[in-house]
Amino acid sequence: MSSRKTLAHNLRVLRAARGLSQEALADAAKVDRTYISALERQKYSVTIDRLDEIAKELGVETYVLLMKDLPPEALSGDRA
Amino acid sequence: MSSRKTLAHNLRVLRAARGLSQEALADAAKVDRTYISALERQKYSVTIDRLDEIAKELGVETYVLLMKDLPPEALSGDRA
DNA sequence: GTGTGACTTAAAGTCCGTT
DNA sequence: TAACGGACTTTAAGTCACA
Repeated sequence: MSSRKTLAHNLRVLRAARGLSQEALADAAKVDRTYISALERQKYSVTIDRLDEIAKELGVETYVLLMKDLPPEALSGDRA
Repeated sequence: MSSRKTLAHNLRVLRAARGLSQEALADAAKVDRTYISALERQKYSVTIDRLDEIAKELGVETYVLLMKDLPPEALSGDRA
């Protein structure tokens, strides 16, 4: 399982869990709307600097975005 | 704490735990010898494709490289 | 609200060296 | 063995128009 694929999946799941559109997340993370779309389609290999920004907006630690099995507290949105 | 900094630290710790030089790890992960050095000095924002390759050679899951507190089994080299 | 192609420019990543 | 620089190539970053 590549990290591109894991990330794509987790972005979709976490975004849905928070009721955010690609556009809403993009705005919050200060990136283009089509960029989030590209990541969810595994278009390229994101850098950890971008991951940090996106993770922050989703309220999770950066490494969580690369976990195959998301911890329940990530889904619920708890930042503990 | 940025992921660059966390990664730099973890690379040094895991490399030492396995007795690998920067060059040996670079060769195994099929990246340039100067690149591992650069990552440990936080010069670049690594992409997740490279992280996957490096993690594989260190015997850990990719996300572990971005954890502030490495799990003990990562240090011991267990791939469980 | 999302997928996609075309495009430009910033940065990742390589390869040569020296200290 | 590792830090570091310079020149180079490849790819991510970022934006747009349109479906």
